[in-house]
Amino acid sequence: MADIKDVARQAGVSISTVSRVINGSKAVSDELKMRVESAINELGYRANSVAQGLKASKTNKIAIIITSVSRTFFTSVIEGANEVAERLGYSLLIAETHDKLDREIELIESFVSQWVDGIILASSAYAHDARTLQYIQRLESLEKKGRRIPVITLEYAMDSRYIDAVVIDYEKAAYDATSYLLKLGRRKIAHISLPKNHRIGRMRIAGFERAHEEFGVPYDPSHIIAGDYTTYSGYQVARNLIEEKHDIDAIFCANDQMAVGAIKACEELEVPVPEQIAIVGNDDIFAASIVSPSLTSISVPKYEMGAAAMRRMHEILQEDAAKHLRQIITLSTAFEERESTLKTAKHSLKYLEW
Amino acid sequence: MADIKDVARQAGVSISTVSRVINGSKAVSDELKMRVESAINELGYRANSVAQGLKASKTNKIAIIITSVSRTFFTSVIEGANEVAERLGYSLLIAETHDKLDREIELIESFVSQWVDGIILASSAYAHDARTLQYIQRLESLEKKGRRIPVITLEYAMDSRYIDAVVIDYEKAAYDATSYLLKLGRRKIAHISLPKNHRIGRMRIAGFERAHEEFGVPYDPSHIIAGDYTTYSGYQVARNLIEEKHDIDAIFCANDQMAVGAIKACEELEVPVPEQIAIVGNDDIFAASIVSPSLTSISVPKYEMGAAAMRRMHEILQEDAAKHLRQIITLSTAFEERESTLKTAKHSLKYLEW
DNA sequence: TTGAAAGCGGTACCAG
DNA sequence: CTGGTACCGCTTTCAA
Repeated sequence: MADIKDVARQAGVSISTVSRVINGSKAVSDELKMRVESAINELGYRANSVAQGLKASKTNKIAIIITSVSRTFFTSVIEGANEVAERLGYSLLIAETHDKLDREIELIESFVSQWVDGIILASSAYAHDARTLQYIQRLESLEKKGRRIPVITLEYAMDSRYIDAVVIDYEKAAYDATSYLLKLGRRKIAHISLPKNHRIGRMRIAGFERAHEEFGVPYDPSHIIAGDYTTYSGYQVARNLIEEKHDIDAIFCANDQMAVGAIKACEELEVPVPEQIAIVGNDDIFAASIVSPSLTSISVPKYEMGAAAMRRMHEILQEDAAKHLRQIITLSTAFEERESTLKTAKHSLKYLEW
Repeated sequence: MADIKDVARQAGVSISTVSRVINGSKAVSDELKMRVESAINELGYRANSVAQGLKASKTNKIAIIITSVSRTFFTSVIEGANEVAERLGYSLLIAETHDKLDREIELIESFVSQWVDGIILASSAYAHDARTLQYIQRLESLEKKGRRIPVITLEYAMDSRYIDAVVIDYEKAAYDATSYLLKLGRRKIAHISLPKNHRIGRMRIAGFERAHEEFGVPYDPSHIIAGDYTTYSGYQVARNLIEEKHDIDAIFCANDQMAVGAIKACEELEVPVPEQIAIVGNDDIFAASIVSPSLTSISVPKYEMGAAAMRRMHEILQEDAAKHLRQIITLSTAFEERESTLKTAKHSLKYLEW
């Protein structure tokens, strides 16, 4: 590839002049400008962004760290982030933690040494132990050349005064879903939750409880059972609930994967959905509209989550680092009613992309 | 962040010495080595890979260009590529074309100027026009500092003597699927194909035809109908076939999305699957095991496709560029028999990840 | 308006 | 075994 030297030689001008033309500085005579431009075209020159990066300490690369690209939830998040990134001129570096904190920490350090401009992070650091606290402190102090490398977390906000986040009002979403079931007349609602002590899981449980309280309906705490995200765990938990003859008429699941598992369990045990047991999922990933019966779900704006994170990242990168004010962007959810709670619900395949 | 100068100062040695210690050159006294190492630890120094990249003309970044991350097919491909990339020390840059050739071309140029070490490309350049030929020539000649930037295409091989590829034996896969249906006794098989003139689509049609010939079963060419990848198109085509009372007893679809659409059409029109119409998909994305009836599908090794591309990329980057020999890696498919062709087929949710 | 030169953070060569 | 120095490609300051 031609470099700026070649262009300068070809045009018979100095490197500085070429640089001026490229960066649109006014102070170049039309004569030279023309010569430089045609040299650029002839040689197909394009500035090397590695060198630019080194010079400017700015790479125009944003890293996005998620647990796994095959979690379709993140797929939409990435899509949103990428869309905005492209428009703003950033490239996206992607990496997966597979829910391993060690890996996550190593990735962070690697991206710092790559001088990414910012990091969008779906963290696996849920605990409250010393290691996690130390890690968060580290995240707060990432920098290149004295300038902070901003981190924006997805899904939940860290205990930090610096780290921005794009989150969902989980409590309200769970409240809405539960209220909906109660309004349908369901009185014995089970909840397949996230693993114990998961922050987001706890918020969902809080919403679940609040709805019951407000409706004056008691619930059985033993019907809040932890799953592990997977379809199979939803299947197992639902199957146990039914086989052990627990008296339930609805299941609210903390994600769609587990809800699909629950539907499969009902299908196998010939429990009619929604007649005997209504099922509500969470996230509204595309699979929700594909299963039979189609799955009623809390619709999380996944695409928007990625897009918002990237927009915010750009904002932060523009602003004066010294006066950074942490911002937590809370997105709200919608509710998609489908056949798993309402036999006659209709939905369209028309705009389904996957 | 500390740079190598800081480390040198802190350790009281020259920059060269620090560099030697880092890169494990033997010629350093234990004394100095120790001092440098503790300086590195104290300062938390890690080499800036932008500077390294500039110096070495090697960024350890591989770009992967796909149509869209939300196509779950690519999701698995990325996962495979990323897994291998991490092990080999590369970072993955990701970009989407949304099937626009203009965008694809621009992305290529952008990545060249970013000095990526290689590009893995799921191209949208299917046509045979002058523009495409010119584009392929450009792909063959990407370089940084005189060294070629290798391109490896996914899914199909370009008309090129240089560009490696990881592909599937589409003809055989379609042949297998069709033979399977014929063996089941189906005699009136429809095929919902990819858009007209799509190379891969044509190979599938060839396999479909060969199976019929070998079995001595005639087929109705009007039952090969192009879809457009989407669930909705599969739904529409299947619905038309049934409503217009075409006499068919099986549908082989060029992807799973369209197959799911076909299943939905049958469901709506109360045509029993597989009793009256058997349905076979293609790709075996996870949705195939979620729909009801679950979908029999040609299982494409998506993960392996990404992994193989990345391994090959690494090979090429190691070898002497002058003696590069183009290699086309053909992966073979498996066949997943499920309920859409065999009522009693069983499958497990246990290892399903999405 | 133009060119020369310094410097971004490393690596590697050469001299001592 | 160690340090000085040139250079990777670009931007920017300074001097002319």
